[in-house]
Amino acid sequence: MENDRRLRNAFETDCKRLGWKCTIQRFAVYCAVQGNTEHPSVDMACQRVQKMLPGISADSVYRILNDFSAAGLIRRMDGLSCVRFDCNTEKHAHFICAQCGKIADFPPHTRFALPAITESFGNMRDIELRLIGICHDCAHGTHNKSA
Amino acid sequence: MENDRRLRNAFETDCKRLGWKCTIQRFAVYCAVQGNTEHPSVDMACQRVQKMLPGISADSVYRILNDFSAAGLIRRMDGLSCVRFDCNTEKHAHFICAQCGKIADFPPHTRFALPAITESFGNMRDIELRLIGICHDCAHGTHNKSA
DNA sequence: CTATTTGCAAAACGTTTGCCAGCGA
DNA sequence: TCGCTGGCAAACGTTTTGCAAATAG
Repeated sequence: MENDRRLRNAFETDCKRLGWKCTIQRFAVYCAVQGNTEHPSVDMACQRVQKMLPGISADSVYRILNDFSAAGLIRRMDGLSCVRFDCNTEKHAHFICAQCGKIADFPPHTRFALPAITESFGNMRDIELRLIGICHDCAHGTHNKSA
Repeated sequence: MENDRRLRNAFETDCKRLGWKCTIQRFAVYCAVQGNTEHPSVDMACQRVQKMLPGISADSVYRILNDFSAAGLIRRMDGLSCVRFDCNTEKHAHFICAQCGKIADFPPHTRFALPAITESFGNMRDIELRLIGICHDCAHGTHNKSA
């Protein structure tokens, strides 16, 4: 297809720019993430990729996805990779530092004016809002202690 | 101290209400989370608890923290326990379903009116906003497929 | 032909579970 | 005394790493 050729060209351009070899494995992952809106886990991505390239190993998908994100082609969503406990059971929003992992509370009754489109996704009443940013300590390099 | 006695009483009341035995391990964890605002990981909690009760095992802290959260004394913050990749590198907010894990995108330039206090925590310019809720599919039990 | 990259296997990491001894009521 | 609980160890799932063989340029 016309579209396949365009994708292949884009892929080769990206590889050249990044000093990478154009392997079929990389291309398969490249195809799998193009226009993909499901925010795949490695597992999800594997399933897609293996439809195109049945022999590819999950390890390679891992590695390639991480390479892609390091190169800025896609974005890793980390930010809460281990379980944390909130000792305050009252509903409140959180500020989470993407760098040091510090979690700070918004006062319980802070009002957030969420856009109307929020309702189209689901119900926010029960759960929480997380603002992922960079805390002042990380921004200024003035860390006493990473918490 | 006066304060210790109050805490001990609160602990015993909670245990009685929940049908739990009052063990020193539970009490140590109970003390460690009271008024704790650091949103501890199990590791952080362990360090605090082991200052009070050096012999306690990490497994017990795990178990007790999970029991506490099941009982509503504290709150577990999960919601993104494995790595996910976002194939759209443009900055945008996410709606994440706390039940099925589905992640949906807000349109890239959606405006969020964040309260002024946000600035006191850090810089939100580079990073993202996550709204953790329950998606319509989960709310109505009309799931085609968990994504 | 060479350096990169893959696939395999095993390590690492955080979390959970099964089991028996020991403690609280 | 009885049964709940804690500690140990091993299982578990996900992610990362080391290495030899395969492959792109």
